[in-house]
Amino acid sequence: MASMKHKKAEQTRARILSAALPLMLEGGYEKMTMRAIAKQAGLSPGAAYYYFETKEHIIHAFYAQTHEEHRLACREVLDQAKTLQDRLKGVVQAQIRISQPYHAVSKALFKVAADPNHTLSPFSDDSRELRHRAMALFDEVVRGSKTKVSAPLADYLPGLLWMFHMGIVLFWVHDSSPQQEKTWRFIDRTVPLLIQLIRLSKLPFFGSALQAAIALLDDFQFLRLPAADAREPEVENDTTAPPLRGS
Amino acid sequence: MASMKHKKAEQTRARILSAALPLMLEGGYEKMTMRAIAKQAGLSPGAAYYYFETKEHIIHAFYAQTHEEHRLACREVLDQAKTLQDRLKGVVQAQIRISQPYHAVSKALFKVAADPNHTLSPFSDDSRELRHRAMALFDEVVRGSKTKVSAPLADYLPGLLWMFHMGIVLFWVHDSSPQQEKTWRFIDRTVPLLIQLIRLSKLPFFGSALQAAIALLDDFQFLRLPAADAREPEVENDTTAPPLRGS
DNA sequence: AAAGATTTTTGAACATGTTTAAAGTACCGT
DNA sequence: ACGGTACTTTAAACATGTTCAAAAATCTTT
Repeated sequence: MASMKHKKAEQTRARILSAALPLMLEGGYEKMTMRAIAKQAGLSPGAAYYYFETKEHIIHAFYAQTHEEHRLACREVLDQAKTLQDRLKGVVQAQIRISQPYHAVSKALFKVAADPNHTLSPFSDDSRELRHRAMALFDEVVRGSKTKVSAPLADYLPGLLWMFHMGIVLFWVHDSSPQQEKTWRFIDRTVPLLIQLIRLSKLPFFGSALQAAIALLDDFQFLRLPAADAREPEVENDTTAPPLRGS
Repeated sequence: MASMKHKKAEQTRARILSAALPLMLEGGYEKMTMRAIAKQAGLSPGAAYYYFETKEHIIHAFYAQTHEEHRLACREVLDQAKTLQDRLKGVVQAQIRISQPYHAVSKALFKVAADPNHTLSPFSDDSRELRHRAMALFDEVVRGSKTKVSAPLADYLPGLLWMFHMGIVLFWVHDSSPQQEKTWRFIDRTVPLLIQLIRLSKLPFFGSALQAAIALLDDFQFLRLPAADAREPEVENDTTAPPLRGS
């Protein structure tokens, strides 16, 4: 097990990732074989498995990396934009901008993500930490804006916005228009719609329907953002995987 | 290539499927190895590949089979129920009822389905026929009801209902509550909500928002149901795969 | 029924993800 | 420096999805 007491371990881990990414970019998921990665990193295949439980865990590490990039890019947005609409749009656009270089490859990423079965799905328990970190971003989107949200919705709004965000990414993955321009237009169109919906939800008019809709969400526990003090502490540039097998 | 000029071919195909399903039910997707299937069917592994391009194509055949079952079960519903709500709920419930025996296994099914990359995803070109057949069902749901739907929405409603239906299935796949009771409750709650939303959409109040929302859907071409006369003719109990490799 | 063409089956081979026992290396306390 | 402990690496092996050239079976034509 890679306990990293000896710091060389972390380097090796990073080396494997650095070896894997170009292979992925060149030949896609299939061509990125464990043997090729190992050779490129100057290791035997078995060693790679010492650091990554599975080939797909390498993908997951990429996922975590771009998530960090995204968080960084969001700081800027969240410091500037004041309205809920601008903040939301900014955060979502940042994600797409960050991911652009990897578009050709992201289908493989999403393949892992979309599989409900899989430990590495964003909805799974194993991805909880990453998910919560992403949801915290949307919590900040809401809190930092002047828009007030009524209590029952407020609890779920970060989770809902995260889901919206996942929807955008899903769209983007499928989007084969040049430069993924359709995705940008899609964002421009859906964000205002969503904001409007949130506004409308305040009208007493919607009371009963909203109530019903929110009651539904109780069946989606993973959408709940735990209280800030109960969350895992933020780690500096943590692209580290969970403990490896056997530990 | 399996041209099926000799009718024995179809039998063999069926035999492979019959051999595969129990293996799937017992040990899940992983344990259902091609070698095991072949042995069970009394063939060599290579022969199995003569009939199914890929292991996942076998899964797709299951998918097509339950779809046929579903269509059958829907006839009953669609002959009886008159209101839009009852018809929609009936069709969705039928799907869940049909799929119940396969719940343990459906994650593997959905794994294939959810992968955007994959030829066999319900959103892909290769699945168009199956998808259109499913959407036609929802077209019938709407047409057979007394509810009138305004023109711009009407074009997309079957596709939207199909997506709703896919959402329910997604929920069901994840639902590990006993007997999947959460799914049934989920249906009971979401269907009325959806119906209400359709009703509301008629209010002039919603004009602009609806217009914007519908404009969005132009980017989802796969949601469009082609005109009835342009559709592939219905085939009796067709669980057949598309032409095999090389042809 | 024989020859020819087409469809089906085989069995071995290949590439890849993954496991594992054993060997190698670094660190730590004495 | 030594010995022990924990960490890292290796090479070979395994199971599985898949391919393929050749053989066998079946059908068609003469």
